Amino acid sequence: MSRKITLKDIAKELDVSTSTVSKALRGSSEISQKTRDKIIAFANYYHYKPNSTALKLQSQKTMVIGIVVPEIVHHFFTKVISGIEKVLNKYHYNVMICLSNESLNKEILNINMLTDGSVDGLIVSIAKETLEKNDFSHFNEIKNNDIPLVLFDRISDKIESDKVIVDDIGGGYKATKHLMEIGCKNIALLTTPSHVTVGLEREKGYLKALKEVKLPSNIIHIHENKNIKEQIEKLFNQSNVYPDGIFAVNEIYAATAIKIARSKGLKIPEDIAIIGFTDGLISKFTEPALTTIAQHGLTMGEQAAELLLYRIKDKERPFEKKVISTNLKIRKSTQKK
Amino acid sequence: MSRKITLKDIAKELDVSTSTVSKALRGSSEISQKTRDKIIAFANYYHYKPNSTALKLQSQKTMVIGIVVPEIVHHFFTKVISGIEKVLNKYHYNVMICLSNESLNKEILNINMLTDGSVDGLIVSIAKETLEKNDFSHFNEIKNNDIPLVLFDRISDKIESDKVIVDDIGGGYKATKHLMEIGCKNIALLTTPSHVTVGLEREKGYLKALKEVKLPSNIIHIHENKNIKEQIEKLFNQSNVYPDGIFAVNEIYAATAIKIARSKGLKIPEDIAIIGFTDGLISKFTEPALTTIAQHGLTMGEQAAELLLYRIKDKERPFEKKVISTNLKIRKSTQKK
DNA sequence: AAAAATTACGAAACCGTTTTCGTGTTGAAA
DNA sequence: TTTCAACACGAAAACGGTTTCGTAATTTTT
Repeated sequence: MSRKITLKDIAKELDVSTSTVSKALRGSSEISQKTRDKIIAFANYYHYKPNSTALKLQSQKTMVIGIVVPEIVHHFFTKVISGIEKVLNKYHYNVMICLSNESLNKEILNINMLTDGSVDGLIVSIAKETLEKNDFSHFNEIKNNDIPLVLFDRISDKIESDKVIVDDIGGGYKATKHLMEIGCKNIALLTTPSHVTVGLEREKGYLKALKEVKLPSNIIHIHENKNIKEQIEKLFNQSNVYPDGIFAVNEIYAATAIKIARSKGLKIPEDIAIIGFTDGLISKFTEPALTTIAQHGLTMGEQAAELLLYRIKDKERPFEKKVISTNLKIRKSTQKK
Repeated sequence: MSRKITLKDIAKELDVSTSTVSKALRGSSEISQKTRDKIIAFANYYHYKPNSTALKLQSQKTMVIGIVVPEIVHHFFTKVISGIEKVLNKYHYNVMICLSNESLNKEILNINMLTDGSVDGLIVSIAKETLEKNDFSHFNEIKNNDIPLVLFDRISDKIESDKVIVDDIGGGYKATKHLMEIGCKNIALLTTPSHVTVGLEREKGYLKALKEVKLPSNIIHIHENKNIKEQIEKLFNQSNVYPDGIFAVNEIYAATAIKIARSKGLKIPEDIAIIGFTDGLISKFTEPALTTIAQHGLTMGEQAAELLLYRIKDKERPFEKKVISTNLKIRKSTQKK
């Protein structure tokens, strides 16, 4: 109920100046013990708390970091955000999260808004539409306002900044290699449209592994606006080859593939082995449980936050690109007896 | 690179006063067309953007809403957050998200920090530890600073505020009733410790349904610090009764129960039917797919945001408690042929 | 041509802090 | 008793804007 109390209020009430109050509350020895105690007691009684906006204006620091992600209803992104939060919190930063919903326009809006001085730094993962349209001009706004920026996961070479990515090529390679090692000869890839950088990179790893032993490739690009299940189903309707292994670049594709394969009466992994690139929860609960290439979203977030903190401290340091390596988490979907 | 430019810079450069610049940029007719154009051109050229902190201090509004949730790596919470974001964004509010990690201390820290004037309102879901210790004194801080507050999902009667909850009792009732309708006689409940309000409410619904037809109850409280799987397994080791139906208050418990039941060679739903209370993604991918009571997290978020906006506009309105009704989403895990 | 109204702008206060720089009082040293 | 530090505090500037009010200069009205 009590209207918010300010320094000025305290000063007036106690008949001292605002400077005295300010100093007293910050424990300055400039103020006598007596006055200090009186002021502190009064302030506590009325639950005085310095106005953070005034503090920010004064210190020219907001202690807030903006995060722009394509969506939040996505296990990987929440993991990354948790990682970011974890380290940022240690240094008393707060996070302001904006969702681009994979839309270029929303991303532009978010970035324009965040570069108005409300944050001390930005961590962003680029929206699909942005990548597709290849339009990154809004990132100039960040550069113009010279706000520290770290890009993660969905990045672009067109933007100069610190970056954190997972070793998508290596992961794709590992996944494919693993399928080969358990005897797969016709390995299909379920991936995104190629403007999504991470999908493309994983594809590179996949192709690299295949090329080494001259196995044929079989790539299906899934478009998210169309029915995912139907698109994956095509894999099983191909007349020429029948895959005995599937590498899916994300959890949904992989889990859907498992569902479909089972509905076709295929045994996993005997008839067809499946592996997914993901950090998610679904993998543990599919039947059989899904073997995955773990992305380490948490680590990614931590590293992104650290890079940002470094840059805030030193704007002149050279840009850094961190690569988080993946690892293979073997579960039943590739474990032949 | 270019250092941030301020009103004062423009004023000095163009040899006018800051008031003139401010007015010109806000399109005031008080300033002549000529001067206005000149100022606007100059401002655009140098990418001038008013400092948001200064604006906030001046307007005494931050246009930021704080959200405190137990964790973000949780489908339900991300859904709610998306809902909040959706409506808040429409009104040009931004969100600042803080994680309590289910810890009372962290929650206190978050709330203390957010009540320093950095936000115009707060939306929170209470941490488990807070509920367990039954200590809500930190919410007084919110009241003292008279910041609008909306509680969602995990609430407490001890806190006066607007609230949004799902119809947990009704949902628990629906779930249990559904199991009864497909012929289950021994329905077990997998739930949280009883200090978690939502678990307790769902239990109430469960008991209500059982009581109506005098079926026996069989409740297992799962403790999160212990191994979940082992605790659920006990259900199948009970000497006296063997359940033919399981109602789990969340997705993980339900999906784990499915895994365990299958490993025991039970057929789902013939031998044992399973239903979960959740909005999550896992349900679609378990084998068989899990029947659920849908929570409508998105709706919840939207309503929470709307309630908050109402209160910001009118601090005197009576507190409101919205109840989001659930609905039954039947999948294979309860669909006997 | 004098009076009134309009135009176009600047000065200053204000939002809530912190911080630098004085300055009047004391108490101690000379 | 005079001189000088030390002490305890206040005035004012600063952070970056907005806004109210005042006022010269110009234009319109009479």
